[in-house]
Amino acid sequence: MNIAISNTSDTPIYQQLFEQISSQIFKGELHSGYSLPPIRQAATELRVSIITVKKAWEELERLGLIYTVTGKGCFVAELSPEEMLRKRNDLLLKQMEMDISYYKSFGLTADEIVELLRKIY
Amino acid sequence: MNIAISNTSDTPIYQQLFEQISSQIFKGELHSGYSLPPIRQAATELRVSIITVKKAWEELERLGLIYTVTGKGCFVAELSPEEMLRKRNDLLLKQMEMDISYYKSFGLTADEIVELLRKIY
Amino acid sequence: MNIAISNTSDTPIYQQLFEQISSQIFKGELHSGYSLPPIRQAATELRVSIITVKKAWEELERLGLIYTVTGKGCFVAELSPEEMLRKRNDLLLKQMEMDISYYKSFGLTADEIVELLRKIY
Amino acid sequence: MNIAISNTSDTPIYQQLFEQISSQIFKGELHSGYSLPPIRQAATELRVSIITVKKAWEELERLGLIYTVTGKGCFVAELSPEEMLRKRNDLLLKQMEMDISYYKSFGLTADEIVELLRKIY
DNA sequence: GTGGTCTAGACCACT
DNA sequence: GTGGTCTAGACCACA
Repeated sequence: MNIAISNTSDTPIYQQLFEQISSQIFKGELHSGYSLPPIRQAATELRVSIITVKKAWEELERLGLIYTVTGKGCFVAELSPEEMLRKRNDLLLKQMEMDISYYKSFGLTADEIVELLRKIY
Repeated sequence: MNIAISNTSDTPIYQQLFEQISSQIFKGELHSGYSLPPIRQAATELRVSIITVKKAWEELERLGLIYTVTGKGCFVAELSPEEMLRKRNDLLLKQMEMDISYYKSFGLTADEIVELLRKIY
Repeated sequence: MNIAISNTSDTPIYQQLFEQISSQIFKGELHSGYSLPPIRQAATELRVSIITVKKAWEELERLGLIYTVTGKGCFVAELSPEEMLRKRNDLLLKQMEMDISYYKSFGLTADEIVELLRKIY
Repeated sequence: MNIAISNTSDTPIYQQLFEQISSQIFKGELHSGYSLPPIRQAATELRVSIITVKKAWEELERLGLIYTVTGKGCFVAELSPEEMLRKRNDLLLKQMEMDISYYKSFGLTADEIVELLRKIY
């Protein structure tokens, strides 16, 4: 597992953890059944609080991306490619809706947003 | 002036104020020299604290969209359309960078983001 | 009399009035016995409040630069060149002391302040 | 950290805080990474409101002199000596411009200002 | 325990 | 009456 945490970012750390791990699951970098490192170990390695790691793991579990076996650890859920894609798209759609409403509030049309996007990407 | 505040949103109230007013200035709905309502009156009408309004106004002033005359009130700044557009794009670019980095972290290409955008918009 | 008021400046208007008139007296542009315009007229011409003009006039009187003859108006005081210079220097010294303490608090030496000053002046 | 607040000064308290802390950062008395006291503790010790401290801290962050990590605290930013010097000079230049315009309004030349300065410093 | 936000109410300077 | 500053105390998110 390869995680990079930024303390100065204004995205909460647990959110950063969630995004990076979920992204790796979606990309297949973390395959089904993969055993996530124990919370305490992850916390130590990433130099963050156990509570923070726990919160990220909980978010992942709530989304059904991982599952916990008490006493054994946390594992990447076994999902069909279709389920995987659906969950990913749910996340992205939710985010995109929020983003669009922001740009819309400034009077931008879809074309203007796309133009802006291509300029930066 | 037409403002809608949501207390349940996770966007801070002062931020909501800032976005809505700046948006109205950019759209020309609030023209140069327009006198904003006194902060106390605005606070009463919007049912928020004076300080919350003040914080939004300060942010607007910092961006150069309004200016304050002590004892007189706050007024929409007199900006050329070019300056207006530049300030607006500064804001939007900053937002867009953050948004894109989110989608990128999920492995989306520019085309995929555009596709998603058009589907929802 | 030639006064320019800026509403956007963060120097209070009465202060701007005070500075410009005292400066003109010191420079001899307003000579001894010169009759200042009536407060109401000045307020109208400068588009500021009567109270604001009054406050500036009071400051000038407090410093002994003008004197009021009830029912007749305000006049530039009759001062010897030495008195004039002394009053001007009092003002400047007071200001300079405050300015220097600011620069000193950032660890600047006299030479560094001078260097900075010459670069800008 | 060594701060002295004057309640009688006409400089706002938050401004005093900002000047003293920024000055200490510029002088290197507060080194990179230094953890500023929690705003609540600072407020108690300095006998001012939390909000007043917060306002000063915000100003420091806006200038890039410190950064905030929610839940952890505020820290002195890690800047190269060059960046440090540039930020300091930005502040001083802004102040100097205002000061000079004051002296100019009294008809002083650069040499006269320097003379005055050396007499007092 | 840390900072982020919000409230209600106060006093002052400027107009 | 306007904004500028300050206070004391509260609740929430994050670590």
